[in-house]
Amino acid sequence: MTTPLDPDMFDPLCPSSAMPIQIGDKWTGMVVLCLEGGPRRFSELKAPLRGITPKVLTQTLRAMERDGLVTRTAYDENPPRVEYELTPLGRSLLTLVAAARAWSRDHLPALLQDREAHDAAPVRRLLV
Amino acid sequence: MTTPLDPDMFDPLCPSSAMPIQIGDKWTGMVVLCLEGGPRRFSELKAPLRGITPKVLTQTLRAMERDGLVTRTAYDENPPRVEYELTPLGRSLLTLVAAARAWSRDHLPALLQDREAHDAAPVRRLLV
DNA sequence: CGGTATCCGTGTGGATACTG
DNA sequence: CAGTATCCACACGGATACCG
Repeated sequence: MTTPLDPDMFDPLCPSSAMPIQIGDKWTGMVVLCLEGGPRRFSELKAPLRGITPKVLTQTLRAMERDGLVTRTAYDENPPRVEYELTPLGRSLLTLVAAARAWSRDHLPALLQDREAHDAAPVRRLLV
Repeated sequence: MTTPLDPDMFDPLCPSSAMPIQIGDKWTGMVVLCLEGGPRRFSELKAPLRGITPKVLTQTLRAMERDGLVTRTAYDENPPRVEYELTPLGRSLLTLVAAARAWSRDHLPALLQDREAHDAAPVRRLLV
């Protein structure tokens, strides 16, 4: 049903750290996006979240579970299978994520330009 | 022109730290709200931002200035007067802040309820 | 008034290795 | 496969004091 997640869905060069908006902790927003299309396994999530360690992914998911944003379902199989899925509450964050992404699309370039200009010319203006 | 900022405009008991959305760093979102109505002086901003130290407020404002979100205007008077004002780019964050606040109004209670329930009953369900 | 300077505690998240 | 267990580094922000 659900197609595999694109391993490159998050550009490592994307200056998202500059975004003046953040959903939850560092990885939460990306996890929400990964789960948009339906339930995902632990290692499915790990793939596009380049460089995340198992420990941190677990932390992130546990925190989200605690807040009722995702459900965790463990199937007693071999090999083990665990699936994470957005709750309705978690889904309600999607509109917010979309708003943040829209803002970034529309305004982040200007912000980065301002930052670069400010860094290049640290000219303090003393005015009237 | 502009009326003084309400010193209680931010409820210290508000569980905003639980909000899964944040604008910039810790104080940035609140600064944006404080500047919504027009330019404000340093100490005007400090009042409603309960407990912020001058150092941190300066850091916050400098970072926002660097990103082109606010302008800083120093008037050579005695006593000194410095005013901070939102740029159009900074104003563009207002819609995002509004979206975040709307989400909180609609969904934060549910999140807090889930969190409390999860903390109260740390029952791990092992399922089929 | 509008900051700086200095010091410091905490926590988030990363590195690495190991396990049911 | 889906985690745990340790250890650790750094950045953020707070406390306190002082200055032009």
